[in-house]
Amino acid sequence: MFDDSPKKPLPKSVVSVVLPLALEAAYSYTVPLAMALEAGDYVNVPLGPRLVTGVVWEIGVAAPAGMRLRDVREKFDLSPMSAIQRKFIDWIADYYMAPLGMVLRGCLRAKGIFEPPRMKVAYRLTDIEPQRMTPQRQRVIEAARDLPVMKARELADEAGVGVSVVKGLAGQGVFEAVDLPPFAPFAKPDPMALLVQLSKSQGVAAAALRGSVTARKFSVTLLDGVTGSGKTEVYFEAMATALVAGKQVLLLLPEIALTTTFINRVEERFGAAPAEWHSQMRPRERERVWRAIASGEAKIVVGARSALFLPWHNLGLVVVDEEHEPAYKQGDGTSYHGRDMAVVYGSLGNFPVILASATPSLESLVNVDVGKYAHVTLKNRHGRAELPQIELLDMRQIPPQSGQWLSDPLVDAVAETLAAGNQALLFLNRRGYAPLTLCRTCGHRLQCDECSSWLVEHRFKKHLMCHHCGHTESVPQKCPACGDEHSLVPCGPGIERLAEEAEARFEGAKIVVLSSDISRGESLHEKIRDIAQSKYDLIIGTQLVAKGHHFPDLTLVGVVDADLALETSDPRAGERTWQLLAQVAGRAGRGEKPGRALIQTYMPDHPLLEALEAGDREGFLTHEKEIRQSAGMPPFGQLAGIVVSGNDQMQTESFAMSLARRVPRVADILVLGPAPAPLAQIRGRFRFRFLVKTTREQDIQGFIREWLKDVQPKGSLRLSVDIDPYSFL
DNA sequence: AGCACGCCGACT
DNA sequence: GTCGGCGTGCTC
Repeated sequence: MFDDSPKKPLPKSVVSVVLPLALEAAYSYTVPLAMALEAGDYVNVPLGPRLVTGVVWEIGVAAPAGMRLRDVREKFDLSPMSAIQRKFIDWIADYYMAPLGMVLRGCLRAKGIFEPPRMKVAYRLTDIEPQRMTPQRQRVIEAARDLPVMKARELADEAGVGVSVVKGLAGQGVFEAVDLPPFAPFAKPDPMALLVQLSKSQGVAAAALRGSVTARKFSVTLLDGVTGSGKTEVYFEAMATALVAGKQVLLLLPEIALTTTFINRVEERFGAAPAEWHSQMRPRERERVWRAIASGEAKIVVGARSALFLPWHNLGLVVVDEEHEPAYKQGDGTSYHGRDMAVVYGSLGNFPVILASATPSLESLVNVDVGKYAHVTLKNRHGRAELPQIELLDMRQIPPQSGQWLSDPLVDAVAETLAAGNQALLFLNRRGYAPLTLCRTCGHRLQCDECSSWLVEHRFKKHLMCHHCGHTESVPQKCPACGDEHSLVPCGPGIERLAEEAEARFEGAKIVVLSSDISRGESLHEKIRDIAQSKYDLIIGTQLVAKGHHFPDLTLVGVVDADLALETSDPRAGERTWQLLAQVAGRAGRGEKPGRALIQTYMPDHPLLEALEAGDREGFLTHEKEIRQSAGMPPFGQLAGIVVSGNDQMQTESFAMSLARRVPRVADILVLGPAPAPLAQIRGRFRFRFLVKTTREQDIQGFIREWLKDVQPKGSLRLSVDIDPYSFL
């Protein structure tokens, strides 16, 4: 052996760096001698031909054998990612079996955070006189005397001149440039800004929640209050307590459609607009919020589940509103459950978590039963409001005419309600005009080419749409199968078709249709505000209307088809139906006037519907818990879904079969499948699914890792694992 | 995620 | 004969 280098190089220290890419593990890099790094530092490192920004995960690691390591290139002047956040990311990657890098990626979703913030330049008047005075210059100088420091553009507009006048004066030294912070600061919330008169039961609940905050340690409290009981005011008190203690607070919501409403409520209560966080924000605003959270300037965030991944440094309370909502689990990237991850974060960060709902999830109620979660209840509606009276309408006795969906008693009730000057709501959880279009001549059904699902006609938008891949096409004039003209007929109701029926039946009524695809963002918020101000008489909507809105003049809710959600094979279908119906019924009678809910069903003897009519929540829950427990379903057992997909059906199926042959035999762990996934084809890819079912005690991830450890999907084949699946798709 | 490398269709 | 389609694989 010989050493051909002039002198022996000093051994450099090695760090592991996680990159926001689909990589399972951290990569190792050497640290230049002049660079000091600690875990959590944001760094640029070379990766192949380019530089990538990542996070130092561990320092002083052993260099991997037989590999030439490259140097860390640059360290960013940002406060390092907290140890809690790194533990949180590790936890999620491990639990959900997701690449560490992809979880980190969710934490860096703000463009521009790694560039130095661009200061905005503003101009301030000095003592220097301009060499020559002009009328324009005079106006600018006079305007500047009365105004605070402003940007050139604003100053010029104010004086009614061009920007060049301001710039010219600045060149002569009449104005001096000053740096303004690049982002508008977040106003500090005042815990005492609005003192709310709480009812006696609200006061008791608020005291319990405040206690969980002052304890300054991890706890989970389920705030379980009937619809309209004023839960929001109660958890606002806990938020106020956390703010007094100097902590940051996160309010999680399941839907971005709700954020605007809650931002307004938070602003009213705390006298300052909170930060907002969700996927549809503009890049500039994302950067502003990310930086303000990292610096600790922003104290309250109202946002979607991805707000858990903001660079919190002093998070002291997370409130998960509508904690039962399955939307908390819908996965764009990694499929994680926002509510469950809030609880994990609370335990890692040792702070309290509040889960709020009028219809808590069975998971949370069982955690109350076993003593893991505290339980705070609000049994009565706020003020004089009473819970709505619920009645089932037996559609077998009173079938509507063909092509119509509203029974006579429901029509009469709506008519009476409108005549009395009150509002009514018709709920149908189906977007579009009709869920299926069928050829009368040959029986052909219009189906998505890429997915195994029907094309849904959207008459307002004049097209057919696949609700799984978003594909749209125009409505054909003739049947694509037999070529017959005018033979295509819509089958079944969607809310657009229901609106058509309502327009014919309730002449002159002001009708509004609410669904996620008709109205996005602002226009939806405006519609909801207009409903609250009684600018509409009749509201027709999908599940969107079931969520947290307060419509004081709404006294009647009609559920057009209660049986829809019960017909799926999802083990949570019963729970989901209960929650949806209880929530939508709960929109009625929230003001001074009493409300009622009429529920159309062909199964009035179904135990769930009977319990709903009787207001027997405990009875339903006991029944539902028994079903789940005897079937070993969550929360009494664990599930994981494993989907194999590929472009070629045969190849995908034989890959799935090869996986089936290597399932390890472990007591108490059952692997079902492979079966064609409930949606056997999505976007042209064929899908087969396994379901892993086991007890709470088993290590389901360990089992799956062992099973799939040597499996390398080739070609277009993909393997995806979904821990605690919700939608069984 | 990028970016290079690779193997099959319509062109100067 | 090539240009380029994107499918596949690698990056400390």
